Amino acid sequence: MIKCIKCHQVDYVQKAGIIRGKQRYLCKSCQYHFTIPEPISKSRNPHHQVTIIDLANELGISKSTVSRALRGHSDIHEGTRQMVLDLAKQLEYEPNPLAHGLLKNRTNTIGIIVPEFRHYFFPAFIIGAQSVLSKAGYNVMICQSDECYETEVANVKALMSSRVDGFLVSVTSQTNNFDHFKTVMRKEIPMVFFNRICPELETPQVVVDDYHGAFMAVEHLIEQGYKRIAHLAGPSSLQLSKNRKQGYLDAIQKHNLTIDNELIIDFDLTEEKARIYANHLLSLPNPPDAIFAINDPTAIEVMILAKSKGIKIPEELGVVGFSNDPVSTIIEPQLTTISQPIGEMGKLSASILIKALEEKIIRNERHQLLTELIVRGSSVRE
Amino acid sequence: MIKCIKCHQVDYVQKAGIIRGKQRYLCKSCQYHFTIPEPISKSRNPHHQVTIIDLANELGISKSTVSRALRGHSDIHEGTRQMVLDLAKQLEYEPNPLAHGLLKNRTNTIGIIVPEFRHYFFPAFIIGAQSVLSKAGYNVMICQSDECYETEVANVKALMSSRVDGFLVSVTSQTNNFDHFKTVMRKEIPMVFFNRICPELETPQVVVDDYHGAFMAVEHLIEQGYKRIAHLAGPSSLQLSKNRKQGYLDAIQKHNLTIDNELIIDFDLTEEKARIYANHLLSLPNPPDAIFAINDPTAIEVMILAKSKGIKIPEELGVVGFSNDPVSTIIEPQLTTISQPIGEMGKLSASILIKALEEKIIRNERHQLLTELIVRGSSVRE
DNA sequence: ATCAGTTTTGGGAAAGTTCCCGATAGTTTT
DNA sequence: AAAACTATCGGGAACTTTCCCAAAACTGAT
Repeated sequence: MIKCIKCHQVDYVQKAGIIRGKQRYLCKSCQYHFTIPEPISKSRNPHHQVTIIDLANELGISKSTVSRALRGHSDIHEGTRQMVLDLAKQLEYEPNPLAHGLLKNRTNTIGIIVPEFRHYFFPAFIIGAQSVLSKAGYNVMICQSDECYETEVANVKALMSSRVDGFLVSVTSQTNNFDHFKTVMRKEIPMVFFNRICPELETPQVVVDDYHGAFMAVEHLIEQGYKRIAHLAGPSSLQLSKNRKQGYLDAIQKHNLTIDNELIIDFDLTEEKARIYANHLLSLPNPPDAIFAINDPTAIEVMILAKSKGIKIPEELGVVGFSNDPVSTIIEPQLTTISQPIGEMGKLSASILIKALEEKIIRNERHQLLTELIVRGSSVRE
Repeated sequence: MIKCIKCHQVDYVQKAGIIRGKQRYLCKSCQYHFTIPEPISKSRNPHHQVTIIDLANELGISKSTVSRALRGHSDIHEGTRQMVLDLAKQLEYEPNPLAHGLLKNRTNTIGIIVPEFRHYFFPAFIIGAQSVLSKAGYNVMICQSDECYETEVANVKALMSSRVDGFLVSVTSQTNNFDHFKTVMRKEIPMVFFNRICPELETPQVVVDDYHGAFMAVEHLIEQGYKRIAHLAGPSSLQLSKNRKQGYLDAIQKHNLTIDNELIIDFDLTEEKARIYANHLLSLPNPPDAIFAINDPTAIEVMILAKSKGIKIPEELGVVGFSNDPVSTIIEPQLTTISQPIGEMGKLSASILIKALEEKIIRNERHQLLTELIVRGSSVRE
């Protein structure tokens, strides 16, 4: 007596042809087609992952049918589909992404290249991007360039040889040559630049309104009565440095203060250089009474140094940063800063990339998100 | 007249047989074998990556020979090897990792699962691990479980279906059931647990001496004259919580102070709960005069709260954290903490995993690195 | 039962690589 | 010159999946 493997009833099962040398049955009660499964896991090699061929052999059907059943293809008998799906579940079948990728020439993996992820910005960005990407079935590979051009080139090469389907990139402060990205573009692999973009490359870009953020920051300082405002700026290779500096300059000019080039220092965004130049500024014969720093880590360095020198913040020195890093609320006084929607940037960048990947059309749009001034203790004097 | 494609001389080139229908030449000057390469990139599809078959056709040899030449296999003519290597370079051949992986059943990818990476610890660990892994030719896929058990299970599933070769895992504070990891072990995929380990699983573990670190921290507070020392502890599901708490208890007992269970609070390591319980402790009728927090973010929350209540640190409240997060030097007063060699943990975990992967023997050793007490302002009263 | 028409299935090639085994060519020995 | 040997190379299977095309099975209608 044959028992239906689905409803477990015995009385309704009848033979329904022979398939691949195996007797096939149909349960008239639940309308379920099946063959008697082989006793499974007969000393199975644990390293052998179940394949569609295993499923096919087990069920006495062809691998094409199994493939179609799993893929939900249309012209497949409903009973067969169920049979395959059930066995797949039972044997914990997982499709082999390698075989699929080899055939489709895709890896479903996105490469992300960032200068670092010790501070708040890039991890927060990655979290945002990853949430969108993994929902769309993409995996993520993260590389740090360590603010080093050569490492960035190596990262691109490594991710290319891993055959990632697309890139999310924020360049190093050293990157002046973009040949490594041009290689990527030649192979028509979609790339989205964010935060630190690449102006000469025709790719989608996701940035914030750096100019306006910087302008707000400096105007705020001026309104608080600061007159000699310095700017610790990023390297001119980065578009965002240029934009923030322009915002700084325009705010100063708008309010008829004088621009003193001695108070504007470009540096490479490392913490030690931040410390050195902050020290330089505060030791000037005619030191600034406020500093607008290109980012929060730099502003924090300024504050720590000023406090160690006994300079009172905000009375003797106003400080404003950029990006609203959580440490800005831990330092005392709390740091006034420009907040940017980092998580949103990540999500937006990811969805632009996905669209480029799936619709094969890349619109080289520049997306600019809004910044906001957050006033805290480091810049407010009564 | 044929020109040698290597030394570019004309006079020394002679015919050297016909291979695959193509004339082959030998330059008597530089001893270089070659065929005249086809004119390359005749309207090549940019999506078509160069394969060994392309190289073989171009050179008029078989793909087996190309494969062996590239792999540095022994029984291959030196001239042929050079020829293949040169063309591969010229055409920017990159081996297809998908095809290789499909054949070898390996992806050369390691999955890392961490509860979060907003704070310092996990990014720093990942940086250390990645440096070793990428040097050994492995890629890395990072997943955040967000301190959520279900997400952790989903992460394991996702990484398994991506066919990662190995795992580096630090579990969530909720993880009490380890079935998802047992699935991994059943398939004999190597796993190394770090920091937040899994005591009931037979895998290599990399931890620090949590007990001794906590003991040092609390003994230091006692030596500074604090008498009513509270402990904001982690959930008892985590081994490290238990170890640190035991260190706390033993230090108190050693110095003949009384243990007050009112002063010991387990929580889930979220920041909001940290704030709530810190507030609870500081509002007790008989409040503690010091708090040893399970980690630095918690200690920071304590300090911020205490400062907002006007409680003087370290005079009225001593605070010690654990892990030497960089913020601990930014807050004022600076936070006394226990430092652990995070980068080393990452490197060690990675190299244990690589060894397991390459030597196929997994030694389930427990590696315990040393901690160090770093005394700063938050716990020192004159 | 036969036919056409539809539904469902199987066979086999393709993707890029590695590796075993057998086949050449070339060299040395008798 | 024949035999034995080595150095070098080619052929083809295997890994897993998808998809096209052809083949089989089924459905009704005659």
